[in-house]
Amino acid sequence: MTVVTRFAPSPTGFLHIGGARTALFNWLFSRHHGGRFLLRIEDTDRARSSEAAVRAILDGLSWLGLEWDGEPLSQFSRRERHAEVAQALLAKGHAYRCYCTPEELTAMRERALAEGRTIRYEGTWRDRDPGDAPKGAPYAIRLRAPTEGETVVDDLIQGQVRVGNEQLDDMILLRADGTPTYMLAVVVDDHDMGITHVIRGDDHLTNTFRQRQIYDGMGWDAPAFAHLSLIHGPDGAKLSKRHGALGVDAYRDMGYLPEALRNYLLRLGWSHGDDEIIPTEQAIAWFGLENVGRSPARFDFDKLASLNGHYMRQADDERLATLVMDRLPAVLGAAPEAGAAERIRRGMGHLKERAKTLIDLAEAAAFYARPRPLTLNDKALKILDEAGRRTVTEVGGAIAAAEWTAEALEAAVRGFAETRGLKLGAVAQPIRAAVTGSNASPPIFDVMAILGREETLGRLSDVAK
RNA sequence: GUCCCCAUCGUCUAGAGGCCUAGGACACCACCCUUUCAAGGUGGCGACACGGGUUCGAAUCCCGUUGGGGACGCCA
Repeated sequence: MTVVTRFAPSPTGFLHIGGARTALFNWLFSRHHGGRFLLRIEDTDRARSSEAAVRAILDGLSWLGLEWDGEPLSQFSRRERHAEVAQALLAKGHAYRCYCTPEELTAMRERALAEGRTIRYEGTWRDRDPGDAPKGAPYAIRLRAPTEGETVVDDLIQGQVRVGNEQLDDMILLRADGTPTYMLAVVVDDHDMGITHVIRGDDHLTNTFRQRQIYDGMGWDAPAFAHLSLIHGPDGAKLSKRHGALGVDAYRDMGYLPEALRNYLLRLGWSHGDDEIIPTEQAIAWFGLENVGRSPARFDFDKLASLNGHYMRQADDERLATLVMDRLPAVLGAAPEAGAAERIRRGMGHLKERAKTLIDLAEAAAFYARPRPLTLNDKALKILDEAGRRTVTEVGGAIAAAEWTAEALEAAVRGFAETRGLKLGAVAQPIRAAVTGSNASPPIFDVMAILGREETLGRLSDVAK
């Protein structure tokens, strides 16, 4: 049997991090089994769905590298099929017409609440003669759920979960306006799409019991279910939009690489012994539902950053240079100097060693793109005191005629320091401050080599005494 | 309120009854390396929520308590 999974977001906003993990696990599972990974947009709620949100979700998935098979399916486009199934259920006697008005239902809920009873549909029309209904009155179709016994779900992650049927009321399948509810639509679509494994958030676990009853009513085999525990915020609270849940685009903007986010998300709830660095190819080879944990996890930016640092060090210099150039105008507040792209490309090997995000990287690279004279930060200013400036002046003269390579420059500066009885650091730091405007930078001789003779000497003379 | 799920260092986790004096990673601290900052290396700090069982033996199994989360819509 070919494995078919799906990711089924509702287009009411961006692709948030929890959804991204759900999508990742579905994708990984299908790829591991050589199966298919489908996309379905749950847009039956027309009022809350938007094209822009669909776009944002698709973009988010693409950026994350989770390519889906085939075209995304619009759930709304299948509304007639959903209605057809509701009618079939009606014909089989597994559903019935309910003429209650929304007002009556609200009243019913409030009464239950006031009396401290469980909020459930009381089954007003379950066994009532439809002939009692006012002529031409609108009606919804409800599932005639079993009232005795229990409904059992064998969840691949949560294990066997069961609930007494008396807990479940008769849910609406088809609204009075003829549109399907989510409960009906998911079941019909998952069935028709041939989904073999439904991997989704834990918040759907209790829904599964009711969906199970629809499968049973239609005599369909239900897919296997696997419910992922939710991701919480750093404070342990639910990661909701109100609590600052972010779309994957926000993570991109914060300078994280998609492969780092994939690795991070993978380890949130899934493990393979003590392994931490798990590139995607390896993840596909290893992934399985047996190793998914059951407890909820909190989101930890520090760990993401650490992983991101790792993947940046592995990343191709050319690619990183391009990403940095994209961000540079914002960092500089101006267009980069001519030649900046080339310098940054050449300096990337050392730059990427010392950054955790692309934001760090762009900031660290900025000195390659700034115009003279450089603005010095506080630490650089402190290094370039009276003595520091004198050192810079003298060393400028000492290296002016040197061969312009990192090795030759280092030899020249070391020689200079030795003749003055200075430690290398006492010379290198003032140079660094003058050349980069900062107290911290990639190895200074490499920086000088990349900057070139003219620019380097110019920057030195800008602060010279 | 009712039902469902969860519970190992601050965080992510390993752990399938003896291999556990509970391992790894992130973060933090110290040291080493070093032209700075990183990276890297070494070491340190740090957890089985609580209470009962079961068992020769429990982080692992059972029950309860507590705590956290989720679901109870003509939303998805």
